[in-house]
Formats: sequence, structure tokens, C-alpha cells
Amino acid sequence: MSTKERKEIEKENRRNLILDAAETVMQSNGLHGLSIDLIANETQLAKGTIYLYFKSKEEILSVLSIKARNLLFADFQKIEKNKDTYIEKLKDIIKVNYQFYKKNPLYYDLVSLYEVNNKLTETEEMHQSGENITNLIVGIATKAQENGTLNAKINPLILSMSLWGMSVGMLQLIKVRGAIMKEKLHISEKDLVNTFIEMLENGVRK
Amino acid sequence: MSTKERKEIEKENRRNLILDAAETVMQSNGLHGLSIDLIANETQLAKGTIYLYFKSKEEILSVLSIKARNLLFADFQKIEKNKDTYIEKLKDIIKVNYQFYKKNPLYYDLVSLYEVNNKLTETEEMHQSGENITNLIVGIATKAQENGTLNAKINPLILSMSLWGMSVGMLQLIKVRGAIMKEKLHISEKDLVNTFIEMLENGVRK
Amino acid sequence: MSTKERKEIEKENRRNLILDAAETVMQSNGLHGLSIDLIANETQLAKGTIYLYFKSKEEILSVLSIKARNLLFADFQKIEKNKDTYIEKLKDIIKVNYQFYKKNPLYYDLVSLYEVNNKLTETEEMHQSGENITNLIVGIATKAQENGTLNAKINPLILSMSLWGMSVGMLQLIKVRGAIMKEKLHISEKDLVNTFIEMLENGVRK
Amino acid sequence: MSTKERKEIEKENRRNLILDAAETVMQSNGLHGLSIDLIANETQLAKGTIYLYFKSKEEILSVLSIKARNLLFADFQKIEKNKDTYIEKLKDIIKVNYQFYKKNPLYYDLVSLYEVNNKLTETEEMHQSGENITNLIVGIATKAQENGTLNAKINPLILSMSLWGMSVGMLQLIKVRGAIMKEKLHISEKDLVNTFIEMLENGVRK
DNA sequence: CATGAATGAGCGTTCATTCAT
DNA sequence: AATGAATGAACGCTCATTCAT
Repeated sequence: MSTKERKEIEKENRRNLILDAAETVMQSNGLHGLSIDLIANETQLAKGTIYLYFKSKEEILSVLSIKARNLLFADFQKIEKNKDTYIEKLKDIIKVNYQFYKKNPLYYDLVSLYEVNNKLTETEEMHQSGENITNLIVGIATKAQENGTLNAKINPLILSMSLWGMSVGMLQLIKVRGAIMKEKLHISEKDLVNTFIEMLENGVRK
Repeated sequence: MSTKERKEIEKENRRNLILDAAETVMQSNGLHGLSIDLIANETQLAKGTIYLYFKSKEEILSVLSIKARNLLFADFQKIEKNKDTYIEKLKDIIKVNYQFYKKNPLYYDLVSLYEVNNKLTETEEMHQSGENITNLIVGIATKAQENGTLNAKINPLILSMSLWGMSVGMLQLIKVRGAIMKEKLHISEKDLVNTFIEMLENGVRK
Repeated sequence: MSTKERKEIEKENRRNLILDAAETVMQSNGLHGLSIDLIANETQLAKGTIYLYFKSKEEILSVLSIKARNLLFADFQKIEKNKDTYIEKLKDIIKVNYQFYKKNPLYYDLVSLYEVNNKLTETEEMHQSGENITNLIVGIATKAQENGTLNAKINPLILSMSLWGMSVGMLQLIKVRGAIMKEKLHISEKDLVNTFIEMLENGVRK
Repeated sequence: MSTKERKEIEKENRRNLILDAAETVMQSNGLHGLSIDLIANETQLAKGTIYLYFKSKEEILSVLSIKARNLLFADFQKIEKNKDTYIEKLKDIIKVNYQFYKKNPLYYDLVSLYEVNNKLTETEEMHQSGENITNLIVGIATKAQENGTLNAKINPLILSMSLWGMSVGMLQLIKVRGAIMKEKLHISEKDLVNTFIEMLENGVRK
């Protein structure tokens, strides 16, 4: 291994150290509770050092957003490999999305960070991480059309984007209004998610 | 006109002046870019004066949020009165929502402000303005079930909430990703919205 | 009654209205919780109107301080008339002072306001109200020397001032440290006051 | 000297720089006239820099208060070691207290800061610095009782607290009324203090 | 490469006082 | 005389970023 490579690797390690610390901080303090000071504290690095590895706080957030999306993507990939029918797989996308949110709300916040904050300029890498997910869903939808279970009139690409948009919206709804809906309207999260899935299934089936 | 009434009106004018300035600031700087200093600057009022009309920055945001929701609600009410079938009316909800967003993206952000910011404690008035919209949609859905055009298995309340959640998600998607989708994926906003509407129609029809 | 006199009286009434309101506010909010806004609120007068009757917030405080001193003075005057020996009367000064503080801590704060805050420029009236108390004590002390019960070497004027200074200090001690002294040192207010009185008695007797 | 030690020292220097500035500001503006802005101005540091060395304005005040008490305590300790009788030592407490006040009135204000401001939450260190003084006086009083010069009926702890309370009161009196007493009543500070000491001596002697 | 001290604009909020009506 | 809208300096405090060492 060349010196250059070793340096590259060490640099990467440092970046990960910082990213892990940022996550830890956000787990306790929420997305808005992240500050460079707290990261420095957590990593035991100097504040200035953090700026050697990331050019701004924003970059840290955007990298974490990509990471979160990639984790979600990994969960989605398991769907590709399971034995369900293609229509079931499409429904699985929503279910997995919901489970991902329940398992780690912070990661879900990070996934949708770029969906909400238009100040963040999307890098190529961010774009890629989003495209991976899109392509995966497009793939499933295309197969479903080929075997005649999915309505042929629906453009798979558009379906994919829509599925994403709707899911983000539904989970945001659950996150912010879930408690109040349960208490005042007696609507459980489960009912909401299931109805959403059913409507979608009816909406896309041939 | 009595002096008292004149005073009342002038007070209202000042409040509106401030609210307009807040909007102007947010048009340039985004929702998070709003500050009392900038409002003072924009209105040419002293900072302290702002606090004669609003007790906090949060109140300003919440008033604007209510205003935006009421405007959207007014647009929705026109649907109630039109000649469309109930299923068409449900589709109209999405169309109107989209048009509202296109006409004034800032207002749309304000509508969903409380959906996104869980720090803002929702006042009774805010809650009411949200409930109005929910009830209107529930009303349409119920009628559609009564005349047999809407799938009887779907709880109208859940449909209403879902419609809202999905729409917010779709519009956020358009807002943040609209440009890139058009350029790279050649998906137009129109296509996206229309597909969303179609899927929804198929998904909820009897 | 002339118009001029009537005006004078009305002016006085207004001043009293404002002073009462200031007291009410301070009873709820403490000395530092007084603000012109709250007085205006309490009196139902406009803020500007208050400035027609008092040239500053400071003046209001200083007038109340005088009032409080005069009340204390009135309590002291009762001592003059009681049947106690002169030495007892001197001890009564401290007792009454303590009782006055217990009965209405706010008034006591007001009495010692000018003792603590050297920004307050003392008016002639304030000076007078202080002098009244001084003279009363001086009178008692002089009598006590005349009948041979009080140490002749002590200048009555100095005794008077000292009595005042010491009492203010003791009551401040009780106010701020009373609770902690009771809990941690098991010293009751009573013990403290009684010891103080005894020491004083021994200290001044012939 | 290691780098770490040098850093430590520089940090301490900066803290002292800030504390000195705070003192300077208070010398001109009084205890209540202290503000972070003025300290920043005085030190030529940025406002934020102050917060690197002290976590709040309150901390600055409390450190100064402790410093002042410790200085007073150091002066008191010299009494312990001198050749005076115990009764003389008790009188010395008052004399030293008076001298301390004359030498630096601001420091005296700081000593009694917590006696006056009940908003300030007393830290352990503050409590300790106060207790040191109390214990020292208690010690002297106890010795005086043991050798029979001090009235056996007086609880040394109460004597100690009373001495403190009375002294604070007397010095406050001198501070606020000293000038006027001299001019109008022809009472010198010296006379006042001496009379106070004499009364006390008579009051506590066996 | 690493540091961390320093910055300073910015935040939301308060409040005694003024002054045109 | 009475009003109360308007002021604006002041407050304590935060934090992303910079830069001399």
C-alpha cells in the first residue's frame, strides 16, 4: 500500500469518526441540536480539525443524509430478493419505509432532509444515492408490468417518484400528527399505513 | 366611523404591514431566514414596535400559517360548490392543492409549517384551520360512499388524512426535485401530478 | 374650596392611585418586578399619564419608600406612648422593627431601599421621613440617660443611627439567610432576634 | 514549563483580565451597572470571548464575590494570630471589616452580594467562603467563653451571625448615609464605628 | 496536520421614556 | 390633561467559521 493510499484511508477514518459523533449528538439532541462544538466535544478533536475534513456543517449533514439513504436502499434491496410477487414488493417498499422510520427516526429525518431543505445543494453523490432507490423501484415496477400485474398505463419512473413522495409525506404526517390522530381521531398508525397501502395497491393493479 | 373603530382598523393595518414584511423577507430568505431584525428593517419600524403587535416571532409565523391554510381552505370550498361528481371533487382537491402551491410556494410552505416543525405549539385557531380542511374532505368522501362511487371499506377520516399526507409529500417532491426530474428524467410536473391523481382515483373507486 | 385646591386634591388622588397600583404589582412580582407597563395596566391609565404625575419610575419608588418609613414611624410612635421603661422602649424599637418586617416584607424592602441603592438621590421629603425616626429614638435615648438607665457616654444621636443600621443588617440577614440558618445551623429567627436584643441591652445599660 | 502549564496560566490570566475589567466597570457603574458588553469593551475582547472563560454573567459575579470574601477572610485570619485578648479580637473583627470596606468599597459590596440578592444561587464554593468566616468568629467567641471573658449565655454561633449582620448593616449605613450624617448631624464615621464597637463590647462581656 | 482561541454578527426580547395628537 | 404608539438602546447569550501558531 502506498503512502498516498494510507493517507487516503486515514482521512476516511477521521471523516467517519466525525460522522459517528455527529450522529451520536443528534440522537440525543435532535437534528437541530447539532453543533460543531458538540461534535468536537464528542470526537475529542479540535473544532478547527473538523473543518479540515468537512468544509462546513452543511456538508456533514449532507453526507449523513446520503448514508441514511444508502441504509434505506440496503433495506429495499432485501425486497428485491424476497419471494413476494412484484405487486407485493411494491407494497413492501412502503412497509419497509415505515419500519425504517420506526427503527430509527433520526435516519429517516436525515433521508428526507434534502427533500425539505432546498438550501442544501445536492452533490453528485447525493443524487446517486437517490437514483439508486429510484432505479430499484423502477425495476420492480417494470417487472410487474411485464407479467401483467401492474397497470400498463403507469410510467414506472413516475410511479417510483410518486411512491417516494407519497411515502415521505405519509411518514411526516405520522411523525408530526401521529399522536394527535391517535388521541383525538382514534386513528392508529397501523390503520393509516394499511389504508395507504391498500389504496396504492388498488390504484396501481391492472 | 368612531375613533375606536378607526384605531382598530389602523391596528389591523399595522399588523398586516408587519405580516406582509414577514412574507417579503421569507420570499427572499426562506422560512428559516425570518428574523425580527429583518422585519423591522423591511417595515422601517423599530424592533420594539413589532412586539406591540405580536407577542413573539412564533405568533407571526402562526398567524401566517393560519392565513395560508385559510386561503387554501377557501380554494377547497370552491370545489364543494362545483358541479363535479364526488370522485372528481376528490381529485380536484389534489389539483387545487397543486395550483395553490404553484401560485405561491411560500404559502404552501406555511400551510405545512406545523407539519414539519414540531416545536411550534399548535394553537386552537391553528388546529381549527386544519380541521376545517379535514372536515371538508371527509364530507366529500362520505357523500361519495353514500352514492356508491367510493370504496366503502375506506374510512373517510383516514382517506382525508392520507390525501393530505400524500399531497404534502408529492408537492415537496416537486418543489425540491421538480427541476432535476424534468432535466434528467424528463418527467414533467404535470405528468407526475396526473399520474398521482389517476393512481389515487383507481385506488379509491368502488 | 377653590378650583385650584380641587385640582390639587385630584392630582393627589391620581398620585395615590398610581402608588397603590405600584404596591399591588410589587406584592405579586417583587420589588424588581415593577414596571411602568404593569402600573399602567393596573391603574387602567395610559403609560404616558403616569409620567404626568411622576417624573420617573425612580420617583415612584422613592415615594413608596417614604410611605413605608412613615408607617414604620407610626409603629414606633406607639412605643413612645406605652408604659415601658425607657430601656424597654429601646428594645421595643427592635421588636417593632422585626414585627413590621414580618407583617409586610415588601414594606420593609421599601424602607431599606434607599439604604441599599445609592443611585436614588434622596429628596428633602425622604430625608425628613428618616429624620423623624431618628429623632424619636434620640428622644427615648435622651430620656433614658436623664433617668440614669442609659450609659451616659453614649451619644443618643449615634445610638439612634446605630440602632437603625444594626437592625437593618439583622433583618437582611434573617431575610436572606433565615431559612438556611434554621435548617443547617438550627438557629431560629426568635433566638437571633432575642440574642441581638439582649446584647444591645447589656451594651447600652448603665 | 510544559505547554500545558503555560496554557493553564494564560487561561488564568485571561480570566483575571476579565475579572479585572468587570471590577473596573463596577467601580464606575456600580454592581448593577455591570454588563457583558461593557466588559467586552473594557477588555477589548469580543463578547463571545468572555463566554469562553465564564459560562454566564452570574458566574463572573459569583467568582468576584468569593474572591472578595476570601480577601476579607484573609484579613480576619490576621486577627486570629495577633496578641490581643479574645474580646479585643472580637472588636477587631468589626474594625477590620470597616477598614476593608474603606479600602475597597466595591469589594465590600461583593462580599454582601449574596446577602442582598436572593436570585443568585449560592454555589458550594460560595457557601464555603462564607462558612470560613463564620467558623473563625465562632472559634474566637468560644475561646473567649472558655477563659471567662465572654458572657456564657451567648451562643457563639448566634453571636457570630449577629456580628456579621450588624456589621453589614452598620457599613451599609455608613456607605449610604455617611456623608449626610457628617454634614448634617456632625457624626463622623469614626465615632459611629467606635460607639458600635463599645456597645458591642459592653453587650457581650461577662 | 492539528489546534483551539477568538471572533462578531446575530438572536429574540424587554422596557423606561418620549411626543404627536 | 390624557393618551398610547413608537422608540431604540440594551440585555444575556449562541455558534459557524477563521487563522495564527
